[in-house]
Amino acid sequence: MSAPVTSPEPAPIALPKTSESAELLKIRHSMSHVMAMAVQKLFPAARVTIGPWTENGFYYDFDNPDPFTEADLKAIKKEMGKIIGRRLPLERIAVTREEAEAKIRAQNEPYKLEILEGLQEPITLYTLGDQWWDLCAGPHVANTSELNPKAFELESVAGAYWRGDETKAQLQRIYGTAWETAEQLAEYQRRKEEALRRDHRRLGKDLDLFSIEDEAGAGLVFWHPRGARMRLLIEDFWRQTHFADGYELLYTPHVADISLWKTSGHLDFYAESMFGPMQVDEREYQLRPMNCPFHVLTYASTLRSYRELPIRWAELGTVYRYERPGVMHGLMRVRGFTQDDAHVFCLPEQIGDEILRVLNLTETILSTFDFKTYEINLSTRPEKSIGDDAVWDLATKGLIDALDRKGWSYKIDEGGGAFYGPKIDLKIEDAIGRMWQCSTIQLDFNLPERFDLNYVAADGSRQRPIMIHRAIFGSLERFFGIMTENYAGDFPFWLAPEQVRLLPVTDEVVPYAEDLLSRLKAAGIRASLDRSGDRLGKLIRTGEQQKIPVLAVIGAKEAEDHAVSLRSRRDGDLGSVAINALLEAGQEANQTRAARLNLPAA
RNA sequence: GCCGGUGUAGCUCAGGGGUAGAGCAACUGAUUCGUAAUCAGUAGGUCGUCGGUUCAAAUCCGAUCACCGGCUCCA
Repeated sequence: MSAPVTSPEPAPIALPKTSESAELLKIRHSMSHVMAMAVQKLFPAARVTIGPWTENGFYYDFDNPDPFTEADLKAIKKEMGKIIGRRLPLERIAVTREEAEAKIRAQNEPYKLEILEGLQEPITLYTLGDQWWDLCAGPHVANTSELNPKAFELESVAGAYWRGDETKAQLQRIYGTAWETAEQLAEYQRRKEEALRRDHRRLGKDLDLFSIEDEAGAGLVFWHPRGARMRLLIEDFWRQTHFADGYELLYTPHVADISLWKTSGHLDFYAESMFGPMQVDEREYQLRPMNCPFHVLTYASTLRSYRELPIRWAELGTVYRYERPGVMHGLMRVRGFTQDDAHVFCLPEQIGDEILRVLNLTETILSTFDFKTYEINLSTRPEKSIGDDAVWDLATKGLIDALDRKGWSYKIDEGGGAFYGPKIDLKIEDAIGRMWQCSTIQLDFNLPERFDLNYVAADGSRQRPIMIHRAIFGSLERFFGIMTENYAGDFPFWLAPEQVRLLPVTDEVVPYAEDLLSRLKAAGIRASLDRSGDRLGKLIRTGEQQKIPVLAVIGAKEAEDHAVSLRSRRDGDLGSVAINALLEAGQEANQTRAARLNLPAA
């Protein structure tokens, strides 16, 4: 065995976020001023509004009679380069409200005037040379010579509303990115390309996992055989862990009489997210946007005793929600999706234990997909809410108690809960550092009340149960998209739709390969045989492009030895492996949900 | 829904009022080959959809649908 020849690892280029670097914050903030100055030079009619930094750059919103084009961006960038080259000083000046107002009026900047009205003294502005200034709290670099003209780029132009309010003026937002060095900029652009390479819409098409069909409508997902096989594996795993954790599973209808949604209250506050009702016979039916009322009805179908509690019911419940045109996005935002929904009905004193169970189950499930870093938010009682103080107090303490026992740190979003109960949200971090919210645990004091749920307590009285909603994946579609991007389509062995592909070197060995194929399938290993007749190099290339975890080369030698020559996508050449060893390793990997084959040492 | 952009073969894209183009993929044949592309041939499209202008529309105009980047919203 020879040691691989490696060139020395290049030092990784760190890309600090604005919130992590005071220097970058100043650079980006100043860059937005330079851009605004450039825009107003080239487009004198443009009115300025706000121009903050973002985590990787900056933007500035303008009110301009015409939208900016790509060509405009080029011209603006060029003008910015000139401004930077003039080494203009940026100076902070404290002014009185009256002075500021006079200056703004002189320049006819209505948005700035509106901003000024909301400001407390002291009011500051920043100059940029003697030609341009902006109402701004800073901080900024002292001189444009501190900005690197080779380390910024204007990225895109987009519509945005004044103050984020869609009833207000439509503005033109120009996004840019800025760094200390050209190398950082290049690295940032490389990472953007990496995100593009991982895009689940791209991978879903390339790997033939799913599609969204124009004819059927936006936001409706077609799972192709490969994607469906993966979804089934995910669902099987999910069911297994739920049964093991004391859940029972339900199946409930996708439509129901609209009165159900009147009782639940959804018609009052959720109607605009619902598909319209449909008339059937003499009744109106509603496609469901949520599963909860169905579980509630199931609970209410008979008289419950305190001895039955906690009741844990889960369902892979498909729901339909009306999303406005233009908001759909691959699998991440769709109109029909399946929630891994569960509801726990319990006694007040069981809250802490039940939440802890959910946290443990969440960790078990998410870590199986290699999501091991979480960010947790606890949201407490908002001002407008129902239920009495004692219940809220008990419930919130239950959530905190469970998080503490789990040993997870969390942030508290004071008053961020729903009107009907406090909640825990969990975000997962993917392989390229993006955070995604999937899991949520939500206490609900509202639905039990509305549906008059109760149980018979030890003393014979009727009591109201506590209801916990929870989802771990959130939506299977969305989770599938996130997971696909996390793995960049390079799925672990247990989850890959096609695990092993047999590559015959010549036609002579095809019968042997056929026999091996049926043995692999009988062992529950998802295998195929490439019958294209292409040369080995081409077969390997195709297999690698389709991201098949294990390629098994079969030539005369292998047929003779009852072996295969394995090539692992993750580990490279694994050499010759006996068929029995492959069968065993494949079965074991499937049982243990392993990322790779564990082969006996040769 | 709003702002901007884009819809041409399965995929990536070129063309731009007058007979629809390439590469890859597919299919067929030859080759029987050892770790990321063998060679040759064949087939494939009412140019997203509907309407208008024109002798003539894939091309110009309008509407509509979908997608892309954002805004708003959100699992």
